[in-house]
Amino acid sequence: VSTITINEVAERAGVSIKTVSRVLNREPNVREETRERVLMAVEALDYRPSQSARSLAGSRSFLLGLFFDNPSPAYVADVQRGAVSTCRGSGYHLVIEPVDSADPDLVRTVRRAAGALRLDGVLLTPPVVDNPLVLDALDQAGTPYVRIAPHREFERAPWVGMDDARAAYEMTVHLLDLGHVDVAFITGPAEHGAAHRRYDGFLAAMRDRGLAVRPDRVRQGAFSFRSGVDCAEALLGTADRPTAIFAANDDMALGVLAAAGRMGVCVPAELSVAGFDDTPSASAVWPPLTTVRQPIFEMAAAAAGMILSGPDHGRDQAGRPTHRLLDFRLMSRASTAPPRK
Amino acid sequence: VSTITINEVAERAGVSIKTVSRVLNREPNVREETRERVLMAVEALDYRPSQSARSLAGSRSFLLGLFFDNPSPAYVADVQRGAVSTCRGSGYHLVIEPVDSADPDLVRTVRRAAGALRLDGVLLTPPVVDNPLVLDALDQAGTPYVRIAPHREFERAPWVGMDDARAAYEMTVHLLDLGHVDVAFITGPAEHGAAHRRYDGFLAAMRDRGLAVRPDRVRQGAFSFRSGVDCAEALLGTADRPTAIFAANDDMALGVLAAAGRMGVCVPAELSVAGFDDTPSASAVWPPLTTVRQPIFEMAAAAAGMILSGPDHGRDQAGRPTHRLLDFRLMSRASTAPPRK
DNA sequence: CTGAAAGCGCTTACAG
DNA sequence: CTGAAAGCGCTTACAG
Repeated sequence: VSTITINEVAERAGVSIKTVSRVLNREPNVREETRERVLMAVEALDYRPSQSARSLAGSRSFLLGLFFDNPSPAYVADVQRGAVSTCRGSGYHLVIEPVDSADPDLVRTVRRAAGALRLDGVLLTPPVVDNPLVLDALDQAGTPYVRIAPHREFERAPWVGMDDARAAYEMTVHLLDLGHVDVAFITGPAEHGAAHRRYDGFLAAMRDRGLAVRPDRVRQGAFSFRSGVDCAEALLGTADRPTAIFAANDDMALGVLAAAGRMGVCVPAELSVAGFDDTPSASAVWPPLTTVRQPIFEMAAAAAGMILSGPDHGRDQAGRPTHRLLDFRLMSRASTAPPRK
Repeated sequence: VSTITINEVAERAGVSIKTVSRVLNREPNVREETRERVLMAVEALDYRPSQSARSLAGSRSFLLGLFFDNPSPAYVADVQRGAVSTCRGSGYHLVIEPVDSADPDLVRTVRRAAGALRLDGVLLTPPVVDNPLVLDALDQAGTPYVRIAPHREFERAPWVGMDDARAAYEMTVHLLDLGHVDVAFITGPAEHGAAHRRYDGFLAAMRDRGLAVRPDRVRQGAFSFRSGVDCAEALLGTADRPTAIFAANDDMALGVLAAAGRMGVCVPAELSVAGFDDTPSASAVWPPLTTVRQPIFEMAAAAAGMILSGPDHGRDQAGRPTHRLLDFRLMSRASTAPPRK
């Protein structure tokens, strides 16, 4: 069963291969009747053009690359589904490149993929989205890229993101509306821009409601389950404890839940707990966690769309990168409730 | 910055492009001194061969496809990392194709990827690994594939898996060794072969220890958190309740944990709970879940290796598919303990 | 609206 | 051990 080429199709349709090419690429200036004849031949022969031939001749690979080193599989899965959903519409495919930010060969991996594969574009997710070495390598290779939820150098390239500060603000308001006054906050690692913005949102909401934030109510976490446990133990270890804890991500909030369980502090009757991210675990635990759902699928789909739509790859006519903010959603669940009187 | 081709490299090294090709493809019969000269030119020019040109001329794409519709992001992430780790060693890249088994266009998606991309091989994970339509499409396209943890038609194609029955057997023994006698089991959906094999392992261990399995101690679950909750409520709703529950996957075990928490049944003091899979949530909850870790990364790496190693793609000289069983690991954590006297 | 020619950057099959 | 030629299956640039 030798493979069908454009020549067979052209012959069967009684046209030149150039005309077949025109039809397949939806180029204008093909007589409708000719078009149909070609399409029938394509159908009859079950012809599928060779990507490598198209790539070589057209110097585009029909491949998008996704670089990621995000520790959350759920986050990555959503990004992938979002990116693929856009790719499918344009005959593109998604090549994944799991990387390790600590790997000294990171830049080489990026250059190999961008260079050898001739990727038509690259999607970047946190935290690798902020790695300057990677951005440099991509810039140097001339590979267009769109950043998903970047935290630094916002003017450097096109990106899609969400408003972390606003989401944290609304989550805080949610707790205050329940009647909480003494709310503790567990921050994320200093190098994560998102951690800062979430903390800012928390502070702004407290201030707007005229509530003071006690310094001992703010704890420095590391975005890990373990650090959530540690911070919670410090916060809950005395009789004078907060009635609510807002952790800057779900993993830490799950740690708070675990620590509370072990210390016999009942959630939500004695303590409300809120997280951020809406990981699968967030709804798998008891009580299910009130948290913020990021529009991850949508961000990835939009990012892929920016690359695929038009020759400007997410830049305006002047070549300046464009940006898009997408909506988050507050997931109110059983881990938050009014404080016990 | 026009792109560097094999011609530039050949010229700089003072050889023909064929010799450059030989060196890059590690073909024999190149004088050592020539080889070094070529390598130096490659280095100096920062040359990276065009995949599409190699593909077109050599009729291999250097692309492996991964088809999946597994609902567990953690599982998928491990599969991806495993497959990529093997790919990297051979200059291959991984194209992902998230699919939907219920999608009527499923076969078209498969054919498009296998046909247009000319994938050199495909990796399949549960449950799509058992979809006969997909297997048919791949067979018809002539694309070699390796199945990861298949549950049906074992002789149809090469596969990599683990011994579910044996793992469930050992988990049951773990519970019995702790002193449990009255152990309940929550099975998975009937169409999942793994669910059957795990149940068989449980039964075998009970039988080997001379313990009877009460019919009302076996509940039909659906591999979902929700079904775990429901089964647990039925099992724990009366005074006469089991001292241990072994769920056929983690999601259901997490449901058991949640139900127990809500019903005031203390784990592990009053109830031991065991799962299967070692999802991230398993170690994120309190108490952390005793479970079975599947060698997912290793299975995927081995599966990719079967495709990439040699021209036989996981088949022996006679063309018969080969199989590999990898080792699992029992993760003993705090959700299991001796029963209260 | 359609086509003949050239060429994308490699590998294959052959020669020597 | 090395190379000249042909060709992989398309698209580009140009003609008409």
